Amino acid sequence: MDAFTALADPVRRELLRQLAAGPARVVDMASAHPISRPAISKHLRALGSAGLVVADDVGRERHYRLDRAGIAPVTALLAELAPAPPIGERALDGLELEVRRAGRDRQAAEGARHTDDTTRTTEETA
Amino acid sequence: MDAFTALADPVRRELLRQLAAGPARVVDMASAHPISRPAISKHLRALGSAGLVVADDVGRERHYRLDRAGIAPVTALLAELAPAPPIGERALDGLELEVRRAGRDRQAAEGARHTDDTTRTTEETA
DNA sequence: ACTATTGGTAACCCGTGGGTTACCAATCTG
DNA sequence: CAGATTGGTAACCCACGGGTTACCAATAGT
Repeated sequence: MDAFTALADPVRRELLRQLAAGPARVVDMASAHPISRPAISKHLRALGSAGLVVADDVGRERHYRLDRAGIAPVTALLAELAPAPPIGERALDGLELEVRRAGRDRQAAEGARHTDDTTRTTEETA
Repeated sequence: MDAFTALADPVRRELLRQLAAGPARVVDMASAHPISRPAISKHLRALGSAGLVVADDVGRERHYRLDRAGIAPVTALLAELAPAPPIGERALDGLELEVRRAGRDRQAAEGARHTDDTTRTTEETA
């Protein structure tokens, strides 16, 4: 499971917040939530497969702790979405759209898996 | 829909990346993905309800653009999970672990809702 | 006025994910 | 050893989300 899917569940987010305060056992986390322990166990497995938590087996107990490396994909996406362009982004909004409009057919021809462009060629070109 | 659920879908993440490069129309986004246009439309509605995108109606076209304010809950969660000390975070990575290690039992005693610490006291200390 | 383009909605299918109960293995404790 | 605690797994149920096709409204072009 990827980190984004893992973070989509409010219970899992709460578990992560709980683990951010320090390692915890399954029963501890289960007692802090209204759902059953198997449900918690499943959530922890999901978080583990997403690389967000790791578990240390200590006797019969299992100590889960946060693995902060797992959030890397999220920070990466945020970085993609919040780019800091040297020039004012707002000033280019209209211009960008103009560029798209001008090169529309070219982009479609090379990038997309459009079925046919015959319908499109009739549209602009002028 | 909350931002986390919105970000859980790879198609929606791709749409956001696309919009990060500038506003786009629905047909443009649909042509860039292998799924149908109604599916794209649904995704955009989801992104809108999550506050991640906004739409400007221009004639018969609808120009979607990124709304960066919508990612606030995500950055907030990341902040919760990765407590950011005012000093360089990177420089403290190892130190943090040391601090955690040193104060582990204290944190567990005050922070967690452990039922009884008798079992725990036997475990470590050594 | 006619036609094409854009895009939203409705109805529907189906896979998946989150929840439950029941059960079992393994480890501490008395 | 007997019993209790911890925690994972299995089987199952059901709601929801993402996909499709079909249809419709509205605007732009000719």
